[in-house]
This record gives sequence, structure tokens and C-alpha cells, in this order.
Amino acid sequence: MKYLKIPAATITRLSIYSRALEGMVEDGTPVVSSKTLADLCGVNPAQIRKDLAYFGQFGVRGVGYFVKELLFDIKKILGLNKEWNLAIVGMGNLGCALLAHQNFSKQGYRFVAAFDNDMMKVGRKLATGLVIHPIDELTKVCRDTGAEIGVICTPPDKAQDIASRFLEVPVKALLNFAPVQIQVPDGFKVENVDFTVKLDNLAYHLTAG
Amino acid sequence: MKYLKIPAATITRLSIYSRALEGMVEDGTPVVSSKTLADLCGVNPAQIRKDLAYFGQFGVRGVGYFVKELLFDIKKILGLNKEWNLAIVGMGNLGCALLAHQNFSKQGYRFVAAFDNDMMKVGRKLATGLVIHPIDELTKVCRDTGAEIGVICTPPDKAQDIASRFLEVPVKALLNFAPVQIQVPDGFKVENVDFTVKLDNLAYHLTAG
DNA sequence: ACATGCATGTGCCTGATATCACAACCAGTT
DNA sequence: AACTGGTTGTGATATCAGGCACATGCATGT
Repeated sequence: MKYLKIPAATITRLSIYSRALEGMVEDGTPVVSSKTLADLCGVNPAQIRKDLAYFGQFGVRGVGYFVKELLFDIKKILGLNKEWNLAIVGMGNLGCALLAHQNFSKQGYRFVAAFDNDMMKVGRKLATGLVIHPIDELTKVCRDTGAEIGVICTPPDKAQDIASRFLEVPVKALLNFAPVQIQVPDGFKVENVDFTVKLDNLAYHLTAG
Repeated sequence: MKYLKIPAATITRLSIYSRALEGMVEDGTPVVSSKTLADLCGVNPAQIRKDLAYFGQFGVRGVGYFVKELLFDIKKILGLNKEWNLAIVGMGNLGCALLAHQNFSKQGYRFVAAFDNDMMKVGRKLATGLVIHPIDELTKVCRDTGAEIGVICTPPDKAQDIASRFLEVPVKALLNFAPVQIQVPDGFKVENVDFTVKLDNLAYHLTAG
């Protein structure tokens, strides 16, 4: 089944399912049906079964899915059975907040390098023990620390330059918080997080919807 | 044309177009073709023309679009020809970073209220002049300040409760940073911002893609 | 005033994505 | 051992979104 094209939306939903399943593991729920999980995630039950069907068979007919097993399987599909090393650029308010954010480490994401071009900040030691490096050292430090995913928290006009530096390492996956579209060659992947785009959606909804 | 169902993806793209157009206004570019704008935004030129066609005709054949006019029109479509009042709950690292973030005010979003249930934080005056209120006062303060959009930066287990309080005000649009799915009745809208979902996508890409 | 070049606006087609509905199948009960 | 209730897995169907390609129409130059 792995030979089919998997829709990007499916991957996103798998991630959402795993959040819900984590909650169930904490609650001690042993088994869940696609119906129950669907209600929690706000999707159609058939959608869940279809999404899972891309990767195999995980349920028991007449019963449902064993929560712990399904969570394990989904995490394995997503590649979360290992820790991922993150490098972050731009130690402003947002960058620092992300570093301190607990959800990352909880999910197996670990910051291994931090950068800023403000010489006032360079050399400062952060609460996590990380030292802020100047951006010139990005390529070297990323290689030394084994960074796999780059996080961009710079102003928009710097974002493309930073991205290009990451490409040289090469760091093949980028999480971009700057409100610009970043150009990368094939094989690389950028995910954008743009709060104001989300807010604009809400504003539209309030205005026209 | 306004009677058609507008795809949510179209609204999201309009928002992205407006970012690119803002850059062009700064650069002094007077006119842009769908091709040029498409390259900047990473979409197909026909896509842009289709998206705009939902709302009318904005271009000049043989010429393109006048940047300032198009930006104005798109902002009007999105409902950004007014300021929007935001209320934020959860003054942790992330919440504080969002308050201080410049992109919001630049786009006409203004924080008018802040809340936290930590009594150590309540009463503290923030750099913006806002005072942190206890969550019990959410309904009252939101009404007094005219909050229109709620921003949730609490831990996941508190998110649904906060959302319910917002619904009572009523604040009809929520921006949710907690990694849970929030249930709201018809007429209300939730937009989720979940970093780890995005990271999971990257992890999958690095693992399987 | 006419011809030419060029970019828009849009009908149509294609492909992808979500939903429905049913057969396959398991567990517990009679 | 057969039956029943319930849930999965999946083929078929419907819906939606994206891309092509051409006619439309404006601007410039002759």
C-alpha cells in the first residue's frame, strides 16, 4: 500500500489522531471506534478508516482499535519513533517562546542549535543550556549538532537567506514562521505557520460568513 | 458572484496574496501580472485569477493588476478594512510572545484584553499597557472591551473550557494554539495553529518522502 | 483608425479528495 | 454450533478543487 500517493491532508490528520489517542492513553481508554475518534477530531469516521487503510490494517472488526497499539503504529508511520533535532534562527519573542515550549520536547523534538544575528544576543546562554550562535556559523554548527529540521523565526526579509543557508547543510525540512513564501528545490520541504493568515480567515468569517 | 460557496483554500490564498502585494507596495511596484504574483506565492497563475473571479473583476486585460488597488480590494474582501479586537488567554511564553508580536498590529489586529488563571500573573501590567485579568472575569471584560476574536494559548486540558466562556460573550471566532480539537456550535469558527502537526508533516517527509 | 501583442476572465476537463453503503469479519450469547 | 450486534475495510459514488486553453478586451504603436 505504501506505493500509493498519500494525500498531505492524510498526514496532517494522522497527526491529529495521535494527539487524541495520547489523551486516551492518559485516560486509560483501552479501545476506540472510528466513530468515537472521529467525533473527537471533528472528521468523518470513514475518513479515519480510509486514512489508515493507506498504511495497512490496524483495527478489529466489531471491536475497534486498540488505543496504545494504534498510537504506536501512527507514530511509526509519521516517523516519530526517533527524536528529531531542531535548529532555530531568530531569538526574538517568538523564537524564545518556541524554545521553551513543552509540546515540542513532549513529542520528541529537541532543539540542538540556536542562532541570531544580533550581537547583543550571540553568546548568551539560554535556559535550556543552548548558546546562541551567530548566523555565519549556521552551516558548521548545524553539521556538528546533527540538525535535521530548521525553524525560521526571523523577519520576512531575512527568511529566504536563512533558508538558503539551511539548504547548504543540508537541512531538508523547514518550519517557517515568517510571513513570506520560501523557495526551495525539489526534495526539500517547507511548512508555513502564519498566524495572521489564520486570523484573516476568522476576519473573513466574521465579515462575510 | 458572492452567492457561490467560496472555498476555504481561496480565502487562505487571498491572505497570502495580500502579503506579497504589501511587499510590492513597499517596493513601489505599480502593476503586477497573475504570472508574477503566482511565482511569488508558489501557485498557478490561473488559480489567482480564479480566486479573484469569485469576487468580481479586478484586473485590466493586457496589463495586469494595479498593486495598490488590488491590495485594497483583497483587504476589503477579507474584512480587513477595520481593526479587529483580540482577547488572549494564557500568558505563558507563547501568549506573551504573541502579544508582543508586530505582525498582528501591522495587519490591524489589536489586543484589548489578556487573561490568566495564575494569581501570580493577574494584575501585572504588560508592556503594551494591558493588565492581566483572572479568567473569571473573561465574559465581563470581553464585553467591556469589545473583543471580537479569542486567542487560546492555554494547556490543552483548559482549552475547551475557555472556548465555552468565549461562546457566552459571544466571541464568535477563536484562534486556538492548544493541540486539541475544540467543539463549537454552528455560526462559530475555530482556526487551529498547531506547530507539532506541522513538524510531524516534516518528520514524515524526511522519513518516507 | 487599424493592427498587434499581451494578460485577463472563464468554460471545460481532469484529477484528487471526501462520503456513502455494504460485504467481511470478530466477540459474545443462546 | 449457529445467531446476533457491532465495527472495520473497501469498492462505488459524489463532490470539490485545480489546471488548461482560448476567446475577450485593453493599450500601444504605426
